[in-house]
Amino acid sequence: MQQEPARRSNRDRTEATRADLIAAARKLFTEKSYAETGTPEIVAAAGVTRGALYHHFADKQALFAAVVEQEAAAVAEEIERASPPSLFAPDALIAGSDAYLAAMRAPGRARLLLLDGPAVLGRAAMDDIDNRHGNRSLREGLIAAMRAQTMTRLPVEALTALLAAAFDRAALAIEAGAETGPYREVLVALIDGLSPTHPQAPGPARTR
Amino acid sequence: MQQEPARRSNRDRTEATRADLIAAARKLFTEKSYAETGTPEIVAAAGVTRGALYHHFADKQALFAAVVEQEAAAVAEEIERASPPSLFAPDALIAGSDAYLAAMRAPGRARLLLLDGPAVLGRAAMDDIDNRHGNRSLREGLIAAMRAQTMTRLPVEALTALLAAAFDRAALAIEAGAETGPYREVLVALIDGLSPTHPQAPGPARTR
DNA sequence: CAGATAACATACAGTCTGCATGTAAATTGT
DNA sequence: ACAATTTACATGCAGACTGTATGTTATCTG
Repeated sequence: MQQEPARRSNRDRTEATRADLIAAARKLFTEKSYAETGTPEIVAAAGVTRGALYHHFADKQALFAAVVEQEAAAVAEEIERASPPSLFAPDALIAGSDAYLAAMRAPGRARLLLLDGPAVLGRAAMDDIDNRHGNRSLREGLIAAMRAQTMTRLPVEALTALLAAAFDRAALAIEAGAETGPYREVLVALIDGLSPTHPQAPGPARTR
Repeated sequence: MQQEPARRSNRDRTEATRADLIAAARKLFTEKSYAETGTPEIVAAAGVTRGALYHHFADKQALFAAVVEQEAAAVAEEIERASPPSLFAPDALIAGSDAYLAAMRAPGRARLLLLDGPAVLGRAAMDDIDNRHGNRSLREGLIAAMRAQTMTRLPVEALTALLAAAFDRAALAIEAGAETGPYREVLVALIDGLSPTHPQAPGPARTR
């Protein structure tokens, strides 16, 4: 009947506790919001004490950052799964955006990644996270399309950021109850509009 | 030598106190952030007590909402001032977006309106505010362009929201130190791309 | 197996928010 | 013009939360 204390290595303990904390925080941060979720509630859900939290994370923000990181990775993975490596460029972009909108329908995920994330961690930190995960495939898709002359040549960083922003807003609108159709239509139109079909403003880049 | 207590009407007192609170809050919310600004600090800067704050505003959020409302109105006014009522449609859009980017360079304004605002008040409330102020001229410009056949016919709400999102992200990037040029170029390209020059997918609207 | 270190738990200080209560000024009714 | 009422505040209080300091137990190292 001896309930062995299950001699676990320190690495295992840390890993398990961190995972528990992140999972509990993720659940609460997606159900409510960052501001409305207190650390007492998180540690209760994770089955530890606040001491453990502040041992593994510098502060509440750091735990939040870990959750955001994980969710961003999850979104990126869902996209890459749905959008096989190399469809032909324009189709890949459309497929990717559909996959993104689908991935963003996970309850609370849009608020976490698109509202609380930027506000709590700052846009710069979010850009960093996005560039390591989600935006990567978008930017590569855009570069591929530009190489294939399927798309007007434009500053890549700015184009990636602004298209991603449009995707994000669409995801928020859809989670808020809007129909997918119109937003998808506009997104497609914006992407299609970047085809170099018409000789719009062929001159050198304007200053200012 | 009688320092008259300056018999002021209640309406004047309320108006003055509310204005003081909003001004002090605006200053602090733009210098720091919503979360980092406490009500004790706000009322100290405004020269009143927390009692006055909670008499005039339901809570900290309500004060914040008043600040956001005022800033959104200021932005809208700067845009309408810079973009004379009716240039011809496409030019008006470009002029308007330039004015928007310029207005958004007021220190801290981008974070207030584009990061803290949505996170604290929610996207729905921010959409409401935007539709009453800034987005109005954008939407009207888009409708005008579509009427003049200068622009592909698209769902107006979605198009307005997604273009506004792109503008917002550009404003944030610029405030974060990015150069204006590339972002402006991409914005122009996105707008130009909506010209109905090429017969892209003339069929009936896709479902889903 | 002893000392050091890591993984927690517990206790505490400081701060904040929202409300309840108290007071002075203004408004209203007569 | 004066009493009653309402409005505009100020003060004080309760609860909650965050971050840290300190204490304890488990693991690792030599």
